[in-house]
Amino acid sequence: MFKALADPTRRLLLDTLRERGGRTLGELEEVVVEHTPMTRFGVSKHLRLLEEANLVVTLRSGREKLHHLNPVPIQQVHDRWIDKYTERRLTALTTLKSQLEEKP
Amino acid sequence: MFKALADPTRRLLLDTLRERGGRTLGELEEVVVEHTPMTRFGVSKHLRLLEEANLVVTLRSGREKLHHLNPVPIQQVHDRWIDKYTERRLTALTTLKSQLEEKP
DNA sequence: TTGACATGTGACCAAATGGTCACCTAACCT
DNA sequence: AGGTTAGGTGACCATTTGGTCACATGTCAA
Repeated sequence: MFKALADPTRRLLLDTLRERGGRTLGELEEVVVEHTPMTRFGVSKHLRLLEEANLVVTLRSGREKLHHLNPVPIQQVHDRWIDKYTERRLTALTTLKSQLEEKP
Repeated sequence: MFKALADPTRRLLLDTLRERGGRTLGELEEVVVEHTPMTRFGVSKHLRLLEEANLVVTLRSGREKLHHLNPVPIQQVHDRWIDKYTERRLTALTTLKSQLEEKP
């Protein structure tokens, strides 16, 4: 799941699907090719990884395969390392760092 | 930044630093070695990646280097793909998928 | 049924990544 | 000064990953 997020092409696919879901492989290939040179097969492989990571949900309709973004795993990543008090602690740390290091 | 999250050892380091910050390389090495066989050098490399990804902030104190978790980039990942209406849309999609595919 | 269209699979190659080691610098403590 | 401790660097190797291609499957439409 984390590895699925680690590739720029896959993040582009997620961005595209966030904008509008229900796209076919062909449509997604067009979008990717605008940004980087890649064949249909490459896009297909990336989509399979995103599916396995449960970041993309698919729905077959005849010979077409419609892809949709699944935001739940990303929410889980967020919840793993963020709590509502963390941001305040970070601010305190930054201040401390400045105080301790700005004297050469 | 995304690649930094793609490795289990680095996620373990983030988890450890979330629990308590201000740890030295030596402390972190101990924690990692409990879970997986790795030398100090391996841990050091992973920490460097986390620093470059801005997921870990360091603070030198004498010959020690204290590591802290920086949650801001993770917050940004969350904000990139999640909006407050997305969750509801996902529920609708799941229902649709069931309706359309559960007839063989 | 015949052909065109949308997608999937397995083999294969080049490049990036994870990990270790030998060696090095710098700080603390008698 | 000398020894010990904390950490860093560059070379190197094994494995994984990104990408393509030849080929195969299944679906629509005439």
